[in-house]
Amino acid sequence: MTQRNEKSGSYHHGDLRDELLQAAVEVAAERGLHGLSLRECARRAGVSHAAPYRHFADKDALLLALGEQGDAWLAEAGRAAMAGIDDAQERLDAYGVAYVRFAVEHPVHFRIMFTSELNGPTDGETDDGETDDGETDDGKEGAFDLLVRSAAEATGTTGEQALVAGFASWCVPHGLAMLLLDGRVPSERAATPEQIDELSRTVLTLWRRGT
Amino acid sequence: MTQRNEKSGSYHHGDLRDELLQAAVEVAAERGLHGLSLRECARRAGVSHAAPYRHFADKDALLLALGEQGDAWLAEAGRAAMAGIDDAQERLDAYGVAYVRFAVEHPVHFRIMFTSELNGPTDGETDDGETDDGETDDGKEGAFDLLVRSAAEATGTTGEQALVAGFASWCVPHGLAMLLLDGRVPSERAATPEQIDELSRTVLTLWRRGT
DNA sequence: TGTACATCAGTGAACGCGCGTTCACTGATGTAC
DNA sequence: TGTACATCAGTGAACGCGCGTTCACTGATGTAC
Repeated sequence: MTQRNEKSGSYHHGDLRDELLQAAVEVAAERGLHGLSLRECARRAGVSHAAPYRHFADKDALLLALGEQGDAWLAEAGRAAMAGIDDAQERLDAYGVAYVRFAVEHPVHFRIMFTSELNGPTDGETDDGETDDGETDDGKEGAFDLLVRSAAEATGTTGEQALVAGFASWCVPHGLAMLLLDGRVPSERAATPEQIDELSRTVLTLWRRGT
Repeated sequence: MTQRNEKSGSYHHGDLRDELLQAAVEVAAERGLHGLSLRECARRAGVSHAAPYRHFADKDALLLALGEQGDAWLAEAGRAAMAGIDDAQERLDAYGVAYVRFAVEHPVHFRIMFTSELNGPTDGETDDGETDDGETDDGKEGAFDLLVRSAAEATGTTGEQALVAGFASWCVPHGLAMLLLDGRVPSERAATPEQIDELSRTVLTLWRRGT
C-alpha cells in the first residue's frame, strides 16, 4: 500500500486528515474502539506513523474530531427526518427512527460520541457523583435541543416538564440503538435497514400506546 | 502493598480470584474498560503479575467471569424487585427501576455485560449483518426472560408479540442506564440513588402514559 | 518567465512504556500411610 | 503423632509486541520580486 499519490502524483497526500478519519472508523469497526491506534490508521492511509501528527495533536484529538463529525451528522439527520412533518408526535417518532438508523449506519461515530472517557474521567463506582454536567458537551446540544423542542410541543409542556419529556423520548431510541449495536437483537429481526426502521417504529409506537 | 497475608498469615492468598475480580472493577472504574490490565489487577491484589494466571486462563477469562457475575446479579436484582408484585405492569416498572439501579451501582459489570467485543467481532460498518444471535449469550437469558414474561402478562400477548413487547420494555431502562453511565444526565438530577429511582420511575411512567 | 526563499507535509529512526503471556522455580498445604 | 510426597498457588525473570510521541530531516509547494 505504498500509494503515496493515486490521484495527483504529488508528494503530499492531499487529504490525509480525512483519510485518517475514515481509516480510524474502519479500524475501530474491525477491532473495537480500544483496538484503534494512530499507527494503524497511518498504515491504512499509506503514510508513515508520524504523519498523523501533522493533522492531529494526539490520539484523543482524532477521536474528538470523529465525535464532532458524528454530532454534526446526527443533528443533520435528525433535522432532515423531522423536516416537513407537522404533527409533533410524528416528528418525535421520525427523529427516533433517524436516531437509530444513524447509530446503525455509523456505529463507530455513535460509540465515540457516547464514550464518556473522552470528556473526562469515567463515572465509576468510586466516583462520588461528580459526573459531568451532561450538557457540557456542546455538539450534542443541537440534536438534543431538537428533541426537547418536539417533546415540548407533543406534550404541550414547557421548561422543566418539557425537558424531562425530551429526555424520556431520548431513552427509547438510545436504548434500542445500543442494544442493536451490542448485538442483543436477533439478527433475523435486524438484518436490513428496512427491518431496523420497522423495528424502531414498532418500539416507538408501543412506547406511545402503552405496553 | 506487600501484604501477602493480612488475615491468615499464610503464604497462599486464600481468595485471590475474588480479589482480582474486585480489583478489576476498581481499575476499570478509574481508567475505563480498555484501561484495564491484568498486571494492574495483580498489583492491587498485592501479588506478582503472573499470579492471576493461576485463576484465569487469560485476560478475557477474567472479563468473562465479571460478565457472568453481572448477569447473575442483575437477574437476581430483577427477581427480587418483581417479587410479590401482582400487577404485571407494576412489576415491569419495578424491573426497570431495578435494572437502572443495577447499572448505576455496577457500571463496570454492566458495561462488560454489554460489550459485544467479548462475544465475537464488533458489529462495525464493514460487517454485513452477521451480528451474533443476541440470545447466544445464555446468562442474559435469565433477566431477559423475566422481562418477556412480564411484558406478555402486561400486554396479554404471547409468542412473537410478547417478545417484541418485552424487547420494547427493555429499551427504555437500557437507554436510561446507558445515558446515565455516559454522563448525559445533568448531575443535579442524578446525584443520589433516590433521585435515580425517581427518574427511572418518571421515565417509565411517561413511557406508559404516552409522551 | 525565472529565481530565492519560507512554509508546509511528509519521512524514518529512536525513545520509553506497559502489556499479555510463558517458564522454571519454590515455598506452603494437605493427604496417605 | 510423624513422615514422605504430590499438588497447588505463588514468584520473578524474560520474551516479544505494538503503541504514543518526539525529533532532526527532506522533498514539495507556493509566493515575492
